Amino acid sequence: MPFPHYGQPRYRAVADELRRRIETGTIRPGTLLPAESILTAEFRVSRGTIRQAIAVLRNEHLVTTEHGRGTYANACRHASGPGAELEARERHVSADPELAALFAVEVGTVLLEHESVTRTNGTVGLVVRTYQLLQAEQ
Amino acid sequence: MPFPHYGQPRYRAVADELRRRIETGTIRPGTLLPAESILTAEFRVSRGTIRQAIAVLRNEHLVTTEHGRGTYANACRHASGPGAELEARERHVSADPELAALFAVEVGTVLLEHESVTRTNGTVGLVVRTYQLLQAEQ
DNA sequence: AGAAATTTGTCCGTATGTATC
DNA sequence: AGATACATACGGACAAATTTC
Repeated sequence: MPFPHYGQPRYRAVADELRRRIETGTIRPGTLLPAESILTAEFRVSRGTIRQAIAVLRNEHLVTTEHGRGTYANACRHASGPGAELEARERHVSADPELAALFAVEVGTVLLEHESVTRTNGTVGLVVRTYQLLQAEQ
Repeated sequence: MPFPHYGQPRYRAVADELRRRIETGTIRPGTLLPAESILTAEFRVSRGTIRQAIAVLRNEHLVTTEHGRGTYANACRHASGPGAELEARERHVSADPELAALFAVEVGTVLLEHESVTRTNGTVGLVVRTYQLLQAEQ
């Protein structure tokens, strides 16, 4: 079984298969993934390889791991259908006094605002807004 | 001699120390970090632990690794020179209607705001504000 | 309440493949 | 080609958090 890996690493192949199961609903959102020991037996790879594969999915925010509990499948957010919402947008806003002072411009000067929303399990966890001058020299 | 100090993983302690060296200029931007073998000898930990620590910094975009060559320190984005002011701060703010809708709370609910200012050549180039609920579960 | 089992987290040592100089 | 260094993979060990009995 320990084949040399030409081209694709094994942990990536495992990650691809697990991702497929989550996105197709074979592993449903909110449910636990099989334990590392189970996955080790199924894929015939070492525990480290399984953990590496899960780390890939965690980095993609597709799963969440809890110490002593297990790894949960999150709601996948890559639906490209009609219900897909925009998580980021840009718009022009007027500088409030604080922003005006920071940028050394007059209050009301138009700034470019970029807003991005990150959700965890469907609920908003963090909102990030960036502001910059329109004619950015950098 | 590998004494176990629990509470903080070793790879994290190594990452903290390396991050400190980069941010204080002990390791200058653009230069190569010491090789794994060197770090292994210095910190008295295994290669895997060193690699895990470097992965942390890579995830923070503090370093860049090139296959077969080494790991470079990137330019850190807050200068610590004598004229350096506080570029970041946290405070409590009341949710405006838009934020309230995003977080699904009532208008006026207290949120945690983190503001960070980046300057280029002394002038403000970008202001970043993040908002989150006070009881962060993450 | 407590002990045991389960599960993830960390760490070690080793081996081999692969890319760069 | 040789040296060096990163990437991948394995197996084992113990700790820590959680669940179950």
